[in-house]
Amino acid sequence: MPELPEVEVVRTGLEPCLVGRRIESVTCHRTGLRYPLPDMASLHGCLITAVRRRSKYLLIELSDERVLVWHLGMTGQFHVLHKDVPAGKHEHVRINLDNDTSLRYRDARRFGYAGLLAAGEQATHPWFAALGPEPLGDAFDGACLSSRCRGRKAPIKTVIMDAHVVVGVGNIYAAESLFRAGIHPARAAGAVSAARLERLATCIRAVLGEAICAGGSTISDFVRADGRPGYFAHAFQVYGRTGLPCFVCGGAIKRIQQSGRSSFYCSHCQH
DNA sequence: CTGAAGACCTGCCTGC
DNA sequence: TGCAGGCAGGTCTTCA
Repeated sequence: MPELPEVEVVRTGLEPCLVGRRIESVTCHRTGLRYPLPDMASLHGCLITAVRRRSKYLLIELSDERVLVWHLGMTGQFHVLHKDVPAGKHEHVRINLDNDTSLRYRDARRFGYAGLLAAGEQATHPWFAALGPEPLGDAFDGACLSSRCRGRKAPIKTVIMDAHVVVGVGNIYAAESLFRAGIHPARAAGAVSAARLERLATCIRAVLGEAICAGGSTISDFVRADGRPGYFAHAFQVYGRTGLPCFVCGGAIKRIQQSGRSSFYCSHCQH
């Protein structure tokens, strides 16, 4: 289910387990996930030098300057386990390291995907070239959001979920951010005032930051690299709370469909 | 061009 | 108990 906070939590969990380790072998239990897997055998002998993140992509950097890029899709999980632990259900890839552990990739729905990029290729690769700013970085603020909402008739919720506008805001955190900012999810993005977009940008940053601190949100199957769950789901104000009372005004939380996805909001608190 | 909807794949929950 | 139907995190592609 990962949105940006979940991917960041996975990254911080993997970093100490992977950096400085050498890859001894790779086992793939299938040839592709959403797309065909890259040449995983070529990872043999590589040293892992860093584990970074851009948007919802995990970037595993290698000593030969290549980068193993991995997107978790909706149900992808990484675990670092002892090499003798047998493959679990839906384990598709296993990367054996030089300390008797192995990195396992599990993904029930197989919406995840991976790529192996050469040095310098990342900036121009289609997965990265058109991405908007990181929501927690310096480049994202109210002015940035305003400029990208100007003239747009699409609902504000679909605009903040558009990775060309800002990366990492998925269905859950879009709903939570809009609630906190008091903005109705169906309002046309171009019709939201600059002052309210400023507030929304602040709320997006706050919600994502708090979610990372809480270890992400565990909806159904998100777990961290060490198998522990995240705790941010306990802090949801609107997501998944259809019919339950709003914590602010007591009114019933509503659910609508937008672009085929569920949106949750309080009609009294959000306009 | 913009925005909406469909496709990808599996598991889980609900209701009959 | 069994089964059909609806629903789910993300992104890319297609269609109007």
